[in-house]
Amino acid sequence: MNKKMISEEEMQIWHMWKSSYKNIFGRVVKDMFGQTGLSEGDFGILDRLDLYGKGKLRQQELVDSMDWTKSRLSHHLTRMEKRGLVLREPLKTERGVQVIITSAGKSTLDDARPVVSMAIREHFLDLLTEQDIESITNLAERAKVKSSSACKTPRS
Amino acid sequence: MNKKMISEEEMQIWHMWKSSYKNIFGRVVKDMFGQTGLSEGDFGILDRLDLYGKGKLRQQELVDSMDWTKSRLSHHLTRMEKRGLVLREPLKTERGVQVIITSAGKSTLDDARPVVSMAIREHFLDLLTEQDIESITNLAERAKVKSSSACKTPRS
DNA sequence: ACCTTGCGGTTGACATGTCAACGATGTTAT
DNA sequence: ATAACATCGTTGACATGTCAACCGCAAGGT
Repeated sequence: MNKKMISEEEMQIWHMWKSSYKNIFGRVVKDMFGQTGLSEGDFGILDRLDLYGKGKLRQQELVDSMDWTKSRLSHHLTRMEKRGLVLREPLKTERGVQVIITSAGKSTLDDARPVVSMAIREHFLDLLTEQDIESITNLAERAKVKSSSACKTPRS
Repeated sequence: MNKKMISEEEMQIWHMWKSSYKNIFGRVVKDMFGQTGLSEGDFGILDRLDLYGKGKLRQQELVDSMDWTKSRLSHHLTRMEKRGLVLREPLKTERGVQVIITSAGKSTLDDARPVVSMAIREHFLDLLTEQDIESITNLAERAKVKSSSACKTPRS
């Protein structure tokens, strides 16, 4: 265990990393919202409905794939329903709720795809070297949720 | 101009990058909030008051250094004032407002520093290779706000 | 049958952020 | 002086997130 406070240089790495993310992510989101009116959450939901479910998914499936809480999703769907992007109907065969993309939602999504694509290329991919991509891939692996390690360790 | 949609692999890079950030950043914030009750914004404000201003700064200076809107800062300070972390008083010599850290705020900050330090080391720095640090540094440079380029380009 | 438990989803209260409008106070031009 | 404008900050309305409590319904155990 290293209990020393981190150095000024190490703190700088942290700040650089945070601000890179905020700058780049902010630009992508701004382009998307500005040109289509969709937030990142909106897009994520519509995208999954369209690709994984051919237009419809159970609410729980969305919760799992988005890694959101059910509460957050429920609130968000209520707002999206009000805007006419999706609708909800109870499942007949089992308990649960189907979320269905509306035609308005589908056409907004189709408009958004190229916008998102361009934004990610322009604000993110175009900035990356091969080495950066390697680093991103490796870090993502190391930063993954580690469900096992805590359990493997015997409770001392 | 590359107008092609981005590939599946490129989209994966984007998703990996986003989830790394969210995982790591979420862990750091959770540690800090759990052990000290401070949010990232709280810490940023108290840190600047303490380091840059020896306990006090003008609100506008905070706006500039945090890169927040004045509205966001105003709302946030109102909440922090209610919690007894800071207080505000109008400047006498010129217009504007002084934000002053309270003793409660200062001691909470002092408690938080080692917690933040440890969390950044454990959840972030310990995951990085030398190459990652290089990539982070380079990307941060490329992702910086580019105020000049738009002005240098003659309006077509 | 009855009770408990767990799952799927909703709700309300509250924290956090954004945006546009406002107000008060300085600066500048005429 | 006064009109126009910029600066500094507040406010209210609303979007987004989090948390804990709740409700309806299923599945099991007794």
